[in-house]
Amino acid sequence: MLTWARRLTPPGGLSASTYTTLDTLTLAGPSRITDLADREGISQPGMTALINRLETAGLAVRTPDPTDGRASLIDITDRGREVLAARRAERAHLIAARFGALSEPDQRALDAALPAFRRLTAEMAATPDI
Amino acid sequence: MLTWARRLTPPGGLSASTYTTLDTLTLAGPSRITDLADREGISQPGMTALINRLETAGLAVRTPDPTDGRASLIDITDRGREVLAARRAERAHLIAARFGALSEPDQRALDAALPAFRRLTAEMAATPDI
DNA sequence: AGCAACTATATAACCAGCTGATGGATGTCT
DNA sequence: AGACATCCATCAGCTGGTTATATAGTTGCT
Repeated sequence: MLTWARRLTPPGGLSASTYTTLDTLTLAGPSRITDLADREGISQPGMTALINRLETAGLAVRTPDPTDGRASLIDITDRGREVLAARRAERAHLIAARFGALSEPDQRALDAALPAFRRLTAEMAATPDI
Repeated sequence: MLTWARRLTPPGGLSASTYTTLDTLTLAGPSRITDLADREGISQPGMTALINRLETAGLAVRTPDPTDGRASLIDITDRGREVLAARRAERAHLIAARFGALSEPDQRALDAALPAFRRLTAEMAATPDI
């Protein structure tokens, strides 16, 4: 039933949250671990581990925050941007193939709903009151 | 970014795949472990473990397949149906709250796209060619 | 300046949920 | 009957998360 989501997360690649964290980094620029953890809805230790993974994979870097000795700023590397773009293209390709098989009206309906869907999910991500 | 999905899977409850497996059971009736694994896109040992969890939680039962001594048929229990319904209601409530905050046109657009979205995801779940 | 309280990150120990490899029991085909 | 295929369970190992706690740095008050 939610199998379609699994199809978009092929094994051996980036996990869902590493992917979305890289995405956040491109949007928000260098960010603190705590901020990233909040944005992704995982714990701070969880985000620390995630960043460790990204860093050893060469997809992100930690630099000390010049204004706060406790914090470090995480940024995406060029390689990270490449991987992110490749992954995005791959997913787009997977979806496009199925999308093209739909009827014209179905395609139009989905297209028309996309902005609304974005607003809905943004709303949901923003309000943590389970 | 995909944080909204995490919001729909509160901790301490059913995991995403246990939930969808229960759902599949209500739709398909008593099923073999192998079939369920295929449908959910996880491995057979993974599904065995999942069914163990459901069974010890009293949400599903294993009965030997009368026509095949190797196989067992998994079925959802009444309690399973209750839990599934409760979970579904909870998710519906979460979504409805955010949905209601959207503009009228946004709501109409999402509503109109729902059948198309269902067809798209069904298509994606059915084709495993990563 | 000095100290208490707070904050940012890291570490440790643990758990859930998956994977591939393998084996035993049963079914099927010739 | 024998060879092969299929169904499921078990095992060891991995990934990605959790909570509790420690460490280092910052801030505010006196």
